[in-house]
Amino acid sequence: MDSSKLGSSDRLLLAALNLIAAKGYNGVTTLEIATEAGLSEKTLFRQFGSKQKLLEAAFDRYHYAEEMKKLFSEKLVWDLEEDLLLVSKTYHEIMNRNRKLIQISLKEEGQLPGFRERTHKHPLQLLDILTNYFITMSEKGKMIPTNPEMHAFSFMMMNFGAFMNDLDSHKNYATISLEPFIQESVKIFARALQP
Amino acid sequence: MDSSKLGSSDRLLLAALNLIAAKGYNGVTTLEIATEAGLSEKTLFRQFGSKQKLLEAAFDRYHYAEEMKKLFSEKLVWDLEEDLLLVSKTYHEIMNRNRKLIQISLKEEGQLPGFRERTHKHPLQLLDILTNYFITMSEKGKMIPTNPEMHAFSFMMMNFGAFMNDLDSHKNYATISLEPFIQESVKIFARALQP
DNA sequence: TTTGACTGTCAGTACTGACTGTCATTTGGT
DNA sequence: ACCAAATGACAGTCAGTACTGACAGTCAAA
Repeated sequence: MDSSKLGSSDRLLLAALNLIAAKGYNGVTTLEIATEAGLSEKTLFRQFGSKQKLLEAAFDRYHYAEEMKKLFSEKLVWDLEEDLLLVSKTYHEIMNRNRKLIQISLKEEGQLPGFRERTHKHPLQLLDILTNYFITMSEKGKMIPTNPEMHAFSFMMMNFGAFMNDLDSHKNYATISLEPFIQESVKIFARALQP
Repeated sequence: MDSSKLGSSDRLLLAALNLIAAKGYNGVTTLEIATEAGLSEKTLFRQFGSKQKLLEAAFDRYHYAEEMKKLFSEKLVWDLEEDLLLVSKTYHEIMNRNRKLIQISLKEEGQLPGFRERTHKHPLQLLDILTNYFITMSEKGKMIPTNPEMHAFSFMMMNFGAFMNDLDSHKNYATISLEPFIQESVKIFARALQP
């Protein structure tokens, strides 16, 4: 979290992201944000005009948005366990990259409309990819053919749940860490879905 | 949400719960809450003294807290699929009953400490029960014996994810509803964990 | 040296929101 | 009808907070 050698506006954006994720939009003052960034409140307003625009700028700047469809069509090897592992890891990578943004969009949904959509666009895309993957796999006879959408949904929900549970720094179920969970949970689905 | 024939304090508690769940503690004014309850702001303060105490009272009043260990020891029939179905349904029942409370504890964690713990106490208890159930089941030879904790955790995370996804009124993945998900997801685990 | 971009300080404005006090009014029980 | 408790209407206090304006300092480029 050291932003000592960043430009002023980046320091402000980062400070805003961290503080708003922790205490909510209404729970943080512009003075607090500026102080955290090591700058004066005045500078904040000079750069961004308003508190709202500051948050929006932070979202725009730090929202990780990347197409991944092509990536997947190349990486999939049509082995159920291996591919599920790839999907799971990719999912957690995306979610972790956008961790703060997701925290904010959870707390502030209803007040800052549109934020939730943006943080969930890519996971949604992954669900789509996975469903189609399941359909193709069952056509190849490498998987049971029933309910591919629901199987994909269940898999994604499991990973979503694990991520959410982890969001506030591992408070609940502290004994279990992410890596072994990914490994084992993938095995469960690979075993259940094999023909 | 019609609270027309309730007492004043109950109307206030319900209004507070609904509004705070929707807009966050700092996003709602005492005037708003009182108006929503059809009462004057003055009455709110006469009854509860402060905004904080109002929220705490709402938590105490509406937090569904019930022991369930005995319940389970009676209801389990030692058939994997049937019992997983019971656990899953119980989980969603508890979570839905406390839906608003959970929404609040998510948004306000970090500001209102202790709330999160209370909403997660019972789900945590369920994880414990399920782990022990898996251990016993594998001793009976009705289940694969590896990693019972992780299997239980994966199952709970899947349900937690589905619930979280549903929290803001079915916005994402709108085509999928809860009941079929429960049925199918239970089948997945039953299939994966059978010996 | 001069200029311009950037930042800080400080005082101040406009508004919001939690909370109080006072007094009139309503309501429910006897 | 009468009383007491609950409620409302209204004005007001006080602290906080987003945001502005005026002015001054720093520093690098021209």
